[in-house]
Amino acid sequence: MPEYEPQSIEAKWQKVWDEQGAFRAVTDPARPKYYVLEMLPYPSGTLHMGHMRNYTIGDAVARFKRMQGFNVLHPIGWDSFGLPAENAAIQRGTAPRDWTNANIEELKRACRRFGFSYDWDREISTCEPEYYRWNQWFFLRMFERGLAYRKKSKVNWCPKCQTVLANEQVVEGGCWRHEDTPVEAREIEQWFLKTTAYSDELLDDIAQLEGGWPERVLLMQRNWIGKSRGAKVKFAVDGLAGAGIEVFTTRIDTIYGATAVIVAPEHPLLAQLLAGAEQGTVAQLNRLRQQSVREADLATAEKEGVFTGRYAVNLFNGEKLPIWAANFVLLGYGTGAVMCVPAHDQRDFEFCRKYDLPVRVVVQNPESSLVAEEMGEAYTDYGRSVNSGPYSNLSSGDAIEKMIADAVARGFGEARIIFRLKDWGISRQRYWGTPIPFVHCASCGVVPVPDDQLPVLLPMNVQLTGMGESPLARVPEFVNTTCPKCGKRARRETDTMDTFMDSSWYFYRYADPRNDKAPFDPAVVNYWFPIDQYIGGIVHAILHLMYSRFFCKVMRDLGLVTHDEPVKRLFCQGTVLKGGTAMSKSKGNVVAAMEMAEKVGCDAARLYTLFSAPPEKDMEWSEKDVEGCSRFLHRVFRLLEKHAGGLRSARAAGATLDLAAASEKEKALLRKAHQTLKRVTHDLEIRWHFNSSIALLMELVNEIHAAEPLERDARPEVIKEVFQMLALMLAPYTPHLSEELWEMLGNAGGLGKVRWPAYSEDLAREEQHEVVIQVNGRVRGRMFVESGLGEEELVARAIADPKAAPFVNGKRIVKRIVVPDKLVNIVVAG
RNA sequence: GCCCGGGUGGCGGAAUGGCAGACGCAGGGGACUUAAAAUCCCCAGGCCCUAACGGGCCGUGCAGGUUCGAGUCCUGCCCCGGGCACCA
Repeated sequence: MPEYEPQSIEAKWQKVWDEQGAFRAVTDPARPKYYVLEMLPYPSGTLHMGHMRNYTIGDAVARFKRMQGFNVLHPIGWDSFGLPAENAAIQRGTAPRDWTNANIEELKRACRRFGFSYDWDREISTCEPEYYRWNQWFFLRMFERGLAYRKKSKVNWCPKCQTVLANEQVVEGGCWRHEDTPVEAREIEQWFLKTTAYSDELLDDIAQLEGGWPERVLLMQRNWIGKSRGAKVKFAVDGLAGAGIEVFTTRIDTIYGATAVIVAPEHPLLAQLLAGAEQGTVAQLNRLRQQSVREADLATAEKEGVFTGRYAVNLFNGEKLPIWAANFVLLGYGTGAVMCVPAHDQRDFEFCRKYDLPVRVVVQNPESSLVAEEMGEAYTDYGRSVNSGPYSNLSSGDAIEKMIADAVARGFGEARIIFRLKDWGISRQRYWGTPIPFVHCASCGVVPVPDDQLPVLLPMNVQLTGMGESPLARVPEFVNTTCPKCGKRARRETDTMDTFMDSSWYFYRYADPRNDKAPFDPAVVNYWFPIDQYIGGIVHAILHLMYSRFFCKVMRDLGLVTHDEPVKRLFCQGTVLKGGTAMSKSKGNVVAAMEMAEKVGCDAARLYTLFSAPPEKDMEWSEKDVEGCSRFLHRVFRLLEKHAGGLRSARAAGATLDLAAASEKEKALLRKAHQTLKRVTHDLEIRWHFNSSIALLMELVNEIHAAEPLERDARPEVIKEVFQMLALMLAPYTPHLSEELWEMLGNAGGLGKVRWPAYSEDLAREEQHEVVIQVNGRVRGRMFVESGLGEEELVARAIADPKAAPFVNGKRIVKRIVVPDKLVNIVVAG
């Protein structure tokens, strides 16, 4: 008897699929489309089961949707620019391009070995000029619309390497290559994309994603955009006529409690404020400016400030307040300055306690129990204004309204909405990325490269040392050029783009991947978009998805697409762990994908990946459990192999079955099969609980086993029907085995055109149900009753049940709860 | 620090507010075998009562609450994981 040999079966069917071009997507407006996409993978070189989970989920969905008759687009490509290639070059001297392409080959080999149903004709790689020229093209379009601009901003600077470091290259405040060198902050001129031009829309359109995206991702996006309503208020500067400091506050009602004004260490007014100040003050300020750029570091760093020696004037009451500069005030948020109200803001409270600034209560709690000297933390709730001049005794809400109105009338304030969202800093002082298509000309300034000169090619054979400014700056044949405007000698921009640029629009390119006239043909994109199902890690819940949404809106305003949002449904899968932590090369806990395929076959590896946990949860990889799944597939193969010979010539019962003439065993088999089909379909299509649907298939197989010998009381057409349903239900999970089983059962032509089986309510119907009898919510008995029995009858039988009766007899029945076919609960008193 | 998520047997997990632990792994017992592997069948949350059949009580991170009924809903807490704008 032939054995299940996954390796040969898998090779056999992959060859057939290749020859048939089985997964090639053809743009065809006459057919309903389904675009399913897994997030663009970074080809990192160590290919483990953590990566494969994402593709396995996507492939199950793609295959299921094809079986439902959809025209499925399921593409793949490579996020092939980025820091690791450059780090490898610095550390091992490999050329980024060679290193990257070798990794891509390996990843591609694994994807093919796993039989993922990608349309390989649409493969893209973002480091190829055919792709990144369109990054440049989009960048120029944004520049034309005022959405790309330059400004100074902070980077991590290693004074030893004389180079800019990524956050990842900063190890506990030091440089990754020599950790004893502290990293400094340095301000340089960089390119930004104006994501904030779409703040309101990015926030409002989240409503369109409701229901299709995980609620937690939408929440994170909302928080990230961080819309807050408040007021901008000007403080005069004592002794500097005409100068003013504008602060943003959501709690203008606490302004009488302000005991200082604090500006960011980089605040432009500081130059004026500190003119003639002591050297010590300037030195302290410079130290503050050196602090880390990272929000997490800022938030946990001890609050530090410097008194400027100057005073601001609160224009509500003329009070003079010291002006400080402090590390917890951010230049990029609001106006870069705050009023410091220690009694009612926790950060201000901590700052004032440290520097002995006064605390003054101006909002009382309902008990009126707040006393400044006794406070252990700020009181940040709303309450009743006190010590606030004419605004005393108002509720916080009323005070805010009245004070804004008065500030507007007196000309020193206004209502203001601000966002936490920042513009997207896109410059990288690195080699392995898309060159920014601009030229610096001594006479014309910053000049865009004309479209017909795109792409600006990234030069190859560049020596990477990890030292000095942007690597491209040391490639004369790249840097030296002529100004497109005046023709004089000019210098190319040597920064490259953030790789998030690549991944913000790549899914549009899949629709029309070989277009050399435009990023894509809008008509083709409008057929395939929006993406019906996007699948990826929760790690991308904010940045990648926010940038992609921004890009979509820019494209829409450029007239390239007609939709507002690129992704209709989003699914975030969990991480694959080994030994409690995410698989990674550096931790040495990877389970290599190719090894799994060789050991148990890709079908078993895929099945286990889906069976082990619901897809959104993290899963711990267990070698033993993989074997369990492999065992199940062997069991299924043996079961069908045993019967296939006798069934090959039979015709499956399908809709032609006469239920009245069916034997009890036939009915039982069909009932179980159709009950399974109903729940498997629901778990696969609606709930995305692949694990429980696989459990159901295991139950079905167990039940078929228990019904052996099958032939005794069941006709071949019924057995064949049930086996075919089993093969088809397995197909999204174990496509190779399903093809083989389908063929074993005597079907020619493969599964390519075969539809998902049709569910029959009649065949699935149970004749009897077990009903639980509860008394006061506790299980006291159970009974078998015919399906669909009425409530009265159910209650009557429950009360008469010998086990339940003693708990009811002699007591007053207060309430009866009946769940038909399931449960009766008798509530008794006393 | 801020934002988001998660805690159910020995383990992975199952359960539209309705029998907690389906299915699988590991474990125990049996069949087959000269033997082992493979395969097939059975048992299996904890504690207690019973010779046994059976039966009782407890149990979903902790403490409360809503409900006839809570793993599921609400409030507070504890622990663990992810993100925080130059890793992708």
